[in-house]
Amino acid sequence: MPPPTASRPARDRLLTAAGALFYESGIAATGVDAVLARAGVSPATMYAHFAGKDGLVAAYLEDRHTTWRQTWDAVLAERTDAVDRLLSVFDAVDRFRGEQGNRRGCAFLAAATELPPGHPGRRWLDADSELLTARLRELAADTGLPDPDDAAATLLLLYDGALSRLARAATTPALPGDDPVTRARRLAAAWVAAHRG
Amino acid sequence: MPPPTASRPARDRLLTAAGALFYESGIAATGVDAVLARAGVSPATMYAHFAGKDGLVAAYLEDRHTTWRQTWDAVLAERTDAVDRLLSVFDAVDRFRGEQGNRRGCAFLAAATELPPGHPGRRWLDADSELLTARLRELAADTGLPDPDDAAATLLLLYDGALSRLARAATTPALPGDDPVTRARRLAAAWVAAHRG
DNA sequence: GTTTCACCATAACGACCGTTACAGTAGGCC
DNA sequence: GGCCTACTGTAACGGTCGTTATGGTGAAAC
Repeated sequence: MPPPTASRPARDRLLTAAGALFYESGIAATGVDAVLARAGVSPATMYAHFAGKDGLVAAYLEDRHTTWRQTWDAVLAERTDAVDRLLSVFDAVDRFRGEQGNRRGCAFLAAATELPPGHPGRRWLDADSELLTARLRELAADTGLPDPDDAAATLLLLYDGALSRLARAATTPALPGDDPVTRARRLAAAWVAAHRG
Repeated sequence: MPPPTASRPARDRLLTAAGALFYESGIAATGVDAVLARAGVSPATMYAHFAGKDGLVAAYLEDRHTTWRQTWDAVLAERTDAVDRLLSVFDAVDRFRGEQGNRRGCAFLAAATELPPGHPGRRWLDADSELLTARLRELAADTGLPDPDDAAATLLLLYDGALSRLARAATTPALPGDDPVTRARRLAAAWVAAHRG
């Protein structure tokens, strides 16, 4: 939680601008000047709020992670059936990309290839992976699937495939097939139906 | 095709060094100096062979694309059964990553997020996508699958999922499940078996 | 033996980028 | 009023990176 009387406007504007630019143009490709110009913030103010560009990147990823988790929580709260709860990842992706303008796929997937090994933002990439695996394994166990680890691995494969395909569709137009997320959900549903005891 | 009496050593050394460094550390993260030092080549020689760093990147991607296509061709030549031929993508990935030291997933997937829209290397990313979709659609039609486009889209989803998962495993250790490629192949085989007329 | 060609080593330039410093301003609080 | 806080605007520094220029080496060609 930020300090109680922290100035909201500048920090929020920076985070919003960084979120849009980092996601759309890539983290390494967008300079600090572009973020400052879009946010209407002076350099000194930014360096008073964040620990350099790396700190801003980490805050951007933390924000994405929190928003994504909340979106998934909201979807999960609406589902009661065990299978629906297991497949809610794909519904959450759909809702998440509807709320935000997500036409470049998973921000964490792109960040994973851009950030160097010691970067502070990598913490949130790991947090994202851990959240996904832990929840999917737990939800798979609730479904009564015989091997929750195996189910989680399969779901993760389809999940990453959908997001990766989404990223490719952003630059290479006219790819065959319908929406990758709905296709992944359909495949996951069939797999669950075939493996339920 | 290069000029007939082109000097092999320097150009090849550059391409080898660039291939290792670009793949391992990322394209944007590795400077020209690192490639020159690894190849033992002076700057002037490099700029005589390639059109700047962008040209070197494009040549690197072209080399990867050619090698990948040849690897797939070799695997395909050994298969006679239609289903085996359709699933040969995953075997080719296995062989490709055995020949090269591929522990960071698909080079094209990483390049797709790094290269800016107008980069000359994007041509080979598109060529890679086109090769995959065209071949999978054709092989799916040979298998007798009712909807080759649908089959190609499913196979592509699993293919991208496996490579994307491979990329994540490079930085985030201890992910659940066995090898993503063999898992993707297993899922693809089950899907084909279920949808064959 | 001289020409030629591919190549090496070093240095320098110019641009960009992340970062910091400095001076100045609007608004809330006592 | 005076003070403090959060902020703006501009400018500059230091480093990195891609690129180019210059001079020189070795070996093959004729």
